[in-house]
Amino acid sequence: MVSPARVLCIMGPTGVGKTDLALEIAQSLPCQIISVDSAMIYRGMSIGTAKPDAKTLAQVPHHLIDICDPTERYSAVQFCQAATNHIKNIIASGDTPLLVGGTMLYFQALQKGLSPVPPSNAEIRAQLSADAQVHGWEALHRRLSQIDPQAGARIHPNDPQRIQRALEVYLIGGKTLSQYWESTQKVPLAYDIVNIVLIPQDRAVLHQRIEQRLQSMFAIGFIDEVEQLYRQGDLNLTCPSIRTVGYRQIWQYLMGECSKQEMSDKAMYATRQLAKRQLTWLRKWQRHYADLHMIDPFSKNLLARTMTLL
RNA sequence: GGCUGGGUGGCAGAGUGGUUAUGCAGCGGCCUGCAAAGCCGUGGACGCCGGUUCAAUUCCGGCCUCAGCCU
Repeated sequence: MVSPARVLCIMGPTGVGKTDLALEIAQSLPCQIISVDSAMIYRGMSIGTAKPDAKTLAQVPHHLIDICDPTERYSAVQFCQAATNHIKNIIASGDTPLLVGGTMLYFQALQKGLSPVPPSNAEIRAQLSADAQVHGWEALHRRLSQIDPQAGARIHPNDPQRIQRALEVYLIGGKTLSQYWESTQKVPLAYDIVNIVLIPQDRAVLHQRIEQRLQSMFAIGFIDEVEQLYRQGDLNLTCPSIRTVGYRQIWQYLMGECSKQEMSDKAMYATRQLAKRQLTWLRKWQRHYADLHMIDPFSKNLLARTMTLL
């Protein structure tokens, strides 16, 4: 009797030690790590993303790290395709896939599926942004409400990102986003999945760790790392890579928009807020699916408690 | 010791004799091809004591306290 192929996932807010736990698991279980992280995909962004160091990367096979240039854009669908491929290959090789990260949209898209909707189109987006410049996003939202009342009701008039996406989909295929959602089905991932979630009992402890980690990032050259990207000349604050927590604030500091202290504070706030959003997402996930094993990352015997779940 | 200016929510910072800004942080939530993104919502205050007043955070007096100046 062969047990069905299993996929292990470690999720949790930033700064709880997901990477460390994954590496410990990898010591006693033959596995390969797939990063589920929208920032670690970028080359040249290592300190601020708390990427595992070169030695670690060499020790345990890692995937989906350093796969993009910071000028590039990436998407949840690209992630799903790549991750699915890696999972298949890892299982075929006899190892266990260990997905580790904090990008909840990626986890959700991978495990629960996405509706097949036309991909993004740079030209149409540019056109919509130009329209918004002239008429304002409220006007585009009104337009959306006319062609797709459901989406119009669901999407807030102040949410340009989603207004743009909904209109884009319609302009590409002539079908509204709501129609796509209704007429298609999401396909969940076809493996046994074990979701281990690191959620701290005490948020104050997490905040402390976040602050400490940020300070040590500064100490080992975070600002220099961003300055290199800054000097490249082909990046700016509209790039997803540069909008990332920490990078964005340092970028603004380099542009002279704030003092070093202000930058540091803002970076810390942004990190806390990221952690909060991740926790919100996890709570909701658990309400809906109840398929998460929650563990306090700061408890004793973390590894032992985790191993009992595997 | 004297003079002057202040003491407002975790912080910054307006203002008013009655209906008590705002920003940041915090907290809760949303999330279907940018997601470490984008967006929504939200409690909480007027240094202390007394007086005037129908009513005081706002006016008056005293006290405490902080900053600056003077002797």
